[in-house]
Amino acid sequence: MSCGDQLASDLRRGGYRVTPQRAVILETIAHLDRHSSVNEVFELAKVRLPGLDIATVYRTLETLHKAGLVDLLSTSGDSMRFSLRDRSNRHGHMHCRICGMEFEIPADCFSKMIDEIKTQYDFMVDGDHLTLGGICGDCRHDTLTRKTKS
Amino acid sequence: MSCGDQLASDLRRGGYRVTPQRAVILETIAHLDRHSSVNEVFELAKVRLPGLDIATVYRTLETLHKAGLVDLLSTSGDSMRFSLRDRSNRHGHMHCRICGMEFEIPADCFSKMIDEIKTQYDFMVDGDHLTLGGICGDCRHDTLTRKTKS
DNA sequence: TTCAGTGCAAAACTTTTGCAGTTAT
DNA sequence: ATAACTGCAAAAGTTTTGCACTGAA
Repeated sequence: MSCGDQLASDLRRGGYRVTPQRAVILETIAHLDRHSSVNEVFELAKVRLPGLDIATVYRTLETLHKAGLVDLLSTSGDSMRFSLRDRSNRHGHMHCRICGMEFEIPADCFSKMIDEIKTQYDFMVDGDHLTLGGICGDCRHDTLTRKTKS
Repeated sequence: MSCGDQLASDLRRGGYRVTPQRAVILETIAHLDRHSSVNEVFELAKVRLPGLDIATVYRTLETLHKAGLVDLLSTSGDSMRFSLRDRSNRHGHMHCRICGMEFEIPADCFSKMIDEIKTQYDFMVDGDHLTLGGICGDCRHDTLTRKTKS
């Protein structure tokens, strides 16, 4: 099944229509291989679709998210970030609330938890890009002596 | 140790000053026993501190967060939400990306994961209000037939 | 003292909405 | 055909910033 077929079937399954805007926006997200902002996607997609409006990007992102094609990543205060859902590369991100540092951890750190929540609560956690906040080792060790700024 | 002492010591430990604004804002968050928005806190704190400006609330929240007194809760697109850090009531929230439904799960669902990440990566996940996104049972079962709106 | 913190005002930025025209189904 | 989707334009809402003044240490 090609990329486009995947898009079409996932959208139709949810009762959504397949439009050029949705296809281009999805491809744009796919080619930005990291977590994108609305504006990044908008600027790039506009090159291929000159009349594109940012309101359409917002509406499309909501649709693609509900259709399960993109992940809306949790943020803490920033603006929306999202990425293509990619089940072949499940992983998590740790984000330090002091210095802003971010690093990846493998999916098996949390896959057991996800399975348990599924079983116990019938809730399927989005585990392709799980993001967890906290405090990194460096900042924790520094806390007593200095005040770091992101 | 009283509430105020806790504030003072946590702030000073990070090199921050103790001001009336910070005290009032922290107490306001403590009395709002659920996840607050910046505006809710601002309106309530302003009653006790009439000249208070919303810019101060934003700056104070950043400070209290870095000092470890409040949790900045992960959101997906919405505006900032946060709450008092309360180690006596650790729990998680599940948030459905389709219908917006939210429910709590007990901390022991994820405490093992947090311990492992601490051990393996020297990263301390904020586990007092862990929020996980995903899709709830109802919405997953409905996906094939109808399109729900939050 | 002195430098971090505050209020004020303005600006920047992000997201949403109504509506008329267009298009996928 | 018809309901969903889009572009446009405007508005609403959120967050940040510079600066002069104040106050905690």
